Amino acid sequence: MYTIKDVAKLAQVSPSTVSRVISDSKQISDETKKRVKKVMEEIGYHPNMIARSLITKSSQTLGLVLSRSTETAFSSPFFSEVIRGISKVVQNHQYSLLLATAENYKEEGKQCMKMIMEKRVDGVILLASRVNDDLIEKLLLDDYPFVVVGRAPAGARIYSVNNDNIKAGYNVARHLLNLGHRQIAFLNGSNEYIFCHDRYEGFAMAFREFGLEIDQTYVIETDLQQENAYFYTKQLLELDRPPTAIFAIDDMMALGVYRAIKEKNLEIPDDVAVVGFNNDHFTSLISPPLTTIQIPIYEMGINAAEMMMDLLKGKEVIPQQRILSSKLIIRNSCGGKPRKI
Amino acid sequence: MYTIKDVAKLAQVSPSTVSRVISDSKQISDETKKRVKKVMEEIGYHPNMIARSLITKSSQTLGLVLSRSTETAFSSPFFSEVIRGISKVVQNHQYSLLLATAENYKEEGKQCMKMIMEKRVDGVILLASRVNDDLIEKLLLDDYPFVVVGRAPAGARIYSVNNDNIKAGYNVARHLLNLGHRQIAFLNGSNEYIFCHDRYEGFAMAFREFGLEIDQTYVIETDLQQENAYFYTKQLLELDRPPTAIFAIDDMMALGVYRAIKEKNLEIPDDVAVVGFNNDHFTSLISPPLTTIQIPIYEMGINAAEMMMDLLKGKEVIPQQRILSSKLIIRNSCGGKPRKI
DNA sequence: CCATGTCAATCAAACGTTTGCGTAAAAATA
DNA sequence: TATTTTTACGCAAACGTTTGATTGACATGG
Repeated sequence: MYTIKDVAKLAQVSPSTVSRVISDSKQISDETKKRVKKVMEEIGYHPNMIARSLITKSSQTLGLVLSRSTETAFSSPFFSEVIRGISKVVQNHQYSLLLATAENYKEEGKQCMKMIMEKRVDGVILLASRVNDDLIEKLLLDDYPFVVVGRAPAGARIYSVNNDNIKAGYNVARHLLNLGHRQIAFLNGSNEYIFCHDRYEGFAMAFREFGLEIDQTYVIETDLQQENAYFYTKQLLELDRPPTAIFAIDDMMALGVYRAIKEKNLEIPDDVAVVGFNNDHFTSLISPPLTTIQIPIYEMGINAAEMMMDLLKGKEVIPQQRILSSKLIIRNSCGGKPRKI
Repeated sequence: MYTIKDVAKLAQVSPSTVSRVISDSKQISDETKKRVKKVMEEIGYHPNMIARSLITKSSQTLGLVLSRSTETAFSSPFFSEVIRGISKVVQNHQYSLLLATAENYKEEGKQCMKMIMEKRVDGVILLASRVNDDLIEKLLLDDYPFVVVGRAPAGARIYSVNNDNIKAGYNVARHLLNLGHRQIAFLNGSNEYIFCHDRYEGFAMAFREFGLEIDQTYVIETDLQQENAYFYTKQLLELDRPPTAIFAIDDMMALGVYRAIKEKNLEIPDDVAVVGFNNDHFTSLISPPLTTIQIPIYEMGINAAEMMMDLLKGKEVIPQQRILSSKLIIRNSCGGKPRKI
């Protein structure tokens, strides 16, 4: 493989000159530039990024940390979408994307720190969702550039982009309450994840606004597995006063809910209304089409990556915490008309 | 940030000794090792991978090239799953994963070559699906280690892992033919992708076996967009002799097919049978549950990554071309009993 | 003619590792 | 004790770049 020295020799200049041609320095004459570039072209020279990184102390690479296990992470379209957004920006800036993957949360934190300590990346984007993410604290301690996708503790050097989970939870609850529902189940995810908290908080807000109490027998906390949604929905439907509506923390869970309801030969929305979250691609295609929340995942990725790039370029990043709005997509899983109470 | 020299100074040894401690060389006494390690621990030293790469000429990183545009790539669960498998192995080998992303195919090839020429990666895994992938030829020319996920041209230095698309296509067709269907539509993807070819080939094989001709009015080639599936299904159903069964090239397409059928107030499977491909998570949850093909995507990722690692380690890789078997998952979208002809 | 300035290119050090070779001291052997 | 072998470590070069300092050529102005 050719090095800068080979180019130099062939073009009859010094390596430094070649380097300056690459960086398009203006202290090189156009004539020389042309000659050097021609040589590079001819032999197919590409600068060795490793060597360059060593001296510039920049790897031109961003780390991407999925702080859920890879397994569950990728099963959700969320991650795909957000990666897509991030890729787009990263690519525009001629950066690369390094994935930190691991089996579990602890391991992932380690991988992330390793990437950083080993100087493989210039900054990291955290797809964080945990309540007490000690990774964030470590990064702060090291004064290392990072931005988190998801809700992060507010703080001076914390940059984050998130969707309005509280508002969204509120909107869902209000929608159902307006339709006359009072026995509304909330099929929550694990309380390890902030977004679950937030959606519940919004949910509760709406109840307060309506002057109503939440019946805790309808609030179920489980993990984000379809199977669990199925299982608990069946349980809910066995109650003496079964819920008339079920809010699932995400669309996958809603699928489980659908299955349980249909298995009981009940009708959606007539017997039970269902709302999901995420507007996954399949939601419009199941029957009945699912009422759900659409969040701008791709845009969140874009924003996160752009914040990161600005940070690295030393630009001022404003605002530090960005919240993108979601949208309630009303389909047929809740019925059209308000039911009477 | 600490360097090997700092450690050396603190441990009162030379940098070379520290380096040898890191690589656990046996020419260093246990006593010295202990002392040096203690120092590293204390100051939180991590070797700079960039510097190491420069001299060892190995970046301990694998490149991952999605040779579809990032956009469509990530919208399919296929990529998520295969990445999951790859990650798993890569992680076990203490390697990292670098993503090559781009807006389009051309750009992606460039990105890939760039990764390589710039020495960022030791090898690449190609999520290739194109018919004439010139990227493969370039890689061969450079004698660069790569393995492709998907069908690759057979060749001496070509390593690949794929699922048995031909067999799977055959199985689907046979299933439908056995059920008595004769007007079977094939909703194919773009002919740029090999897997589309292969599935069709298997499909055709079954027809030949049954001594039947394929009616080409039922064979439609489009791209892998749900919307197109919807559109063309509607067209198919308008025909004088509409198909009694539709084989969609993947599950997403099948969703579009479902929508079109339902919109026409036809029943699945009574009026039209449907088969998908991939066994996406939602297929068991739509109504009726979709008959589809399950492919071992995760395992394909595992295999691809393991082949790559073996290649890099100089191990013999056998077999060079691996084909993992798929499975026909029979649900309710084709009806139970053979229909009379 | 000398001093000064500009331009275009080179020199050489540096980045943080690894590793072949050299060498004292210790251990083994004669 | 003298010689050889082994052990444990250090020296210095190398990897392929970047970049501040330097140089030499040439032009400009006084």
